[in-house]
Amino acid sequence: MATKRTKTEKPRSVAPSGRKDENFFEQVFEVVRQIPKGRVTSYGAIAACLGTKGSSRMVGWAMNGSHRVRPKVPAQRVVNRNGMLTGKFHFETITKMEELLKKDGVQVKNDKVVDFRKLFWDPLLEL
DNA sequence: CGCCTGACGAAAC
DNA sequence: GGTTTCGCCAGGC
Repeated sequence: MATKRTKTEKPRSVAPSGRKDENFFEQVFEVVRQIPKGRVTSYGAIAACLGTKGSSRMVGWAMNGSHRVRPKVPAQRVVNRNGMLTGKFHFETITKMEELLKKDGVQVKNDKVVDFRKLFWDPLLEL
């Protein structure tokens, strides 16, 4: 494990090969994939974990490409600060998100996660 | 280079 | 608690 990922280091340009550095998106997916089953987190938490605290919107935006990324990214586990399933409209079906969450063991009521605070998984705290 | 958009967040009403 | 407004930053055009 020579690759020690420390949140302190955060070089923007890391693709001198001329390749398009999707570092931002990639990091978002990486964190989301590490979300344990039955847990949820917020966009702002991920953004803060990446160091771009103010770019909470960019996190959700990155999720837009999560559908085409493999392995599949459990975007359903990522909700807003209020625990609301704001991204459900971007899924295949608006019900797919809560279905996946329920399958993970997360109760969803009225488009929002039940006991979101209790199920909240903070990447900054866990990683 | 400038303007608009956006799966957010916090504050105000 | 729900709705509206502003601020945030990166990407698309």
